[in-house]
Amino acid sequence: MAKEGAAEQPTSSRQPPSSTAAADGGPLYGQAEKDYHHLFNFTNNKAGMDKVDREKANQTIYEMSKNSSYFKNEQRKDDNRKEDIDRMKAHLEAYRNSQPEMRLKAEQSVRGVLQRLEKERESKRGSWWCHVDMDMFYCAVEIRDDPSLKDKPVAVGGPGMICTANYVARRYGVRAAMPGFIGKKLCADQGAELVFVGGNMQKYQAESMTVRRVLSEFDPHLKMGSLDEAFLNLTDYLKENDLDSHEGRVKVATEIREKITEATRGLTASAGIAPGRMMAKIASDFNKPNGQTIIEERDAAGFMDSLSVRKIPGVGKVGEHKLEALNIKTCRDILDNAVLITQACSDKSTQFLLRAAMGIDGEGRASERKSFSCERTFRATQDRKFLEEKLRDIAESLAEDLKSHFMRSRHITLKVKTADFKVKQLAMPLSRSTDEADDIDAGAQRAFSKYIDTHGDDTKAPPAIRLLGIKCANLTHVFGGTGPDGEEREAPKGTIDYFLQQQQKQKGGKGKASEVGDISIEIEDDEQMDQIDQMGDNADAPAGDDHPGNQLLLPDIIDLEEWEEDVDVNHPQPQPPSCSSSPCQPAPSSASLQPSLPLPLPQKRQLPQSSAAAQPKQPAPKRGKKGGKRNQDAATVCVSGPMDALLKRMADRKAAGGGGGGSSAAGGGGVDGECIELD
DNA sequence: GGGGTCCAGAAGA
DNA sequence: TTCCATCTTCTGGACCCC
Ligand SMILES: Cc1cn([C@H]2C[C@H](O)[C@@H](COP(=O)(O)OP(=O)(O)OP(=O)(O)O)O2)c(=O)[nH]c1=O
Ligand SMILES: [Mg+2]
Repeated sequence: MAKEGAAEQPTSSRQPPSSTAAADGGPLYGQAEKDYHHLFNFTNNKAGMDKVDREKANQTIYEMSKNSSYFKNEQRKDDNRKEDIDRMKAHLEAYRNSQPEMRLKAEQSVRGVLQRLEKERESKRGSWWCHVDMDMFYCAVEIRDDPSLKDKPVAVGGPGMICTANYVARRYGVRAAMPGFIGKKLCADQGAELVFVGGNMQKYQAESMTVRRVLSEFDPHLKMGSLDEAFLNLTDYLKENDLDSHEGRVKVATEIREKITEATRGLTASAGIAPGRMMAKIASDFNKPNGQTIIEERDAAGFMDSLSVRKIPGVGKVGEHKLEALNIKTCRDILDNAVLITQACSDKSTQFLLRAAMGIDGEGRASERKSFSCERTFRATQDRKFLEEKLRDIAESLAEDLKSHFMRSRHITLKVKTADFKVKQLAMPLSRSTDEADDIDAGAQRAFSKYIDTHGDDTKAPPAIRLLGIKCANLTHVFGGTGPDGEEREAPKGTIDYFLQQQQKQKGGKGKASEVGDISIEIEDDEQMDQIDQMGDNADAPAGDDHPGNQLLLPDIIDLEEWEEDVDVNHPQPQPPSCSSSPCQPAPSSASLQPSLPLPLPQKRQLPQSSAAAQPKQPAPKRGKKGGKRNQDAATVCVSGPMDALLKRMADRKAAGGGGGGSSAAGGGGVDGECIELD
């Protein structure tokens, strides 16, 4: 056990400085927890669970789960994780037995890192953040609109899945992401009847806008983290209004919450104010529901110290257990065992954990949306026809979604979940950007064929499938129209986007699209101009493009014809030539209901249906970026946010080279398959 | 040693 | 009787082609 002299702790009152009642918040792990409980996602103590008889609820959940395919799959995954942890432990043991000089060096290095972080924290003093989070959001809206539900246990969702539940239901152990039939049983066992309410995203979106409007008064640049939460930088507001004191902060938090409740006709919110985004977020959860917590600078370190690592946004169920295997349970433990972490985790994970444990914020999230996806669950089936039709439906829905956001995609990914709950993804780059259902469908079908080919053969039938999904990435904005919020789309000067947009305005041609994202290359010489000029012209063969062997060749577009066909009342096209003055109104997407605040990419979400719908005949952790930042989607990885590196790293340190790992079909674009030219 | 893509998996609302 | 969502982002490692 490496006991490191972490950065000296500023004398800390270990007491969380809340302004209302204090929750016990202790992890209460250990004791006789059966060793399957950790498989459930809802055993942690979140808001509203304090009084639940956890043992009993777990027992019920287990009884209802143990024989399901779902549970078996969870066990399989858990077994894999256990192996990873074993390997990690073995590796750490090796470190402990390594040369003393080596360990000394590691320890010194860590001391340096911690000191640097301490300095960074000092340098960031004086800025104040507030995190606001609506209480049981979807449910609160439903209950407000039907007061008869008020004292009953209510869940938004259905027998298949619960999105969220009110606090009455939570007392029985009902939680978000819990299947409805289990929630029902949990209540029934205690003589209560859980009421399901099917959600209504439009309503939640509208309420979200209302909340946003209220909050923008305190920080016009606020960032919405989702429909029901927001981050505000209160530094200026506090200074300007002479409220830069503890009392001032209490007052502001109170005012914010009151105004929200008033504007939403009764919805309540919880708020946290702290000298950092992450701490503010943790604080807002501290006195939920309808409560608030203020963390003063002098209390920050002490507050973090006592926190369970699980409270760090980005450390989830798996991360918690990995750390637990290192005997690290609290943020203080992270700092005290920084050397262990350094040894076991990737640089990125280490950095993330150390910073988080000290209450230092990481980088924010990417602001541009990177993908659109749609997926559907149904009764597992092998019926190819049915599956293909399903895929078609999904493609259509996605195309509509893209169009309404004036986006096009050049890369799609098919997602397949089999009856045993195993998930598989297949990438399919396209030869050009598209927002047409036919194109998306073609790509998805192609990928699906590949899936069938590789997962079933002459001897063996392909497995039954319970979910199909498509993700559209590598997005491109179509300029020249208006966005869903009614704003005209205009690219920033000096970017390719801007260049293309101007060009389009001049030519009056069909709206070209350019890469979305942070690509902003200065246009300086003719050569570049030429290159750019070609970018939009997908006329040329994609030969030089991505992976010639695994790319779907889409039929080329003939501008004029397409233009005429596309002009359709229901789907006003964004790219009318020279429509720079924005004559076209956006499709009446659910997004444009409220005023003009540029809303943060409201996602069109399908709420869980009553269990298996159709029949055969559906994690801020601010990671730092290392050298090369990743562009577009590129999907993700590794088990567990920051943490898993631990295991992974150990894993192959040992079993180096081997084809081990998960992917049976190796990575790199090499997948073969002839391109099909559609027409 | 770069770049790049592909994929599994974690996380959070 | 059965019965476990949907959408989004991010990380890391495997593989590829230089
Ligand atoms: C956690 C979670 C939330 N949601 C939706 C429903 C929630 O109302 C909404 C906000 O999520 P949360 O803020 O996590 O939960 P909540 O607002 O319902 O309850 P509270 O904050 O009081 O603990 O996001 C899901 O659809 N699936 C999920 O797994
Ligand atoms: Mg909430």
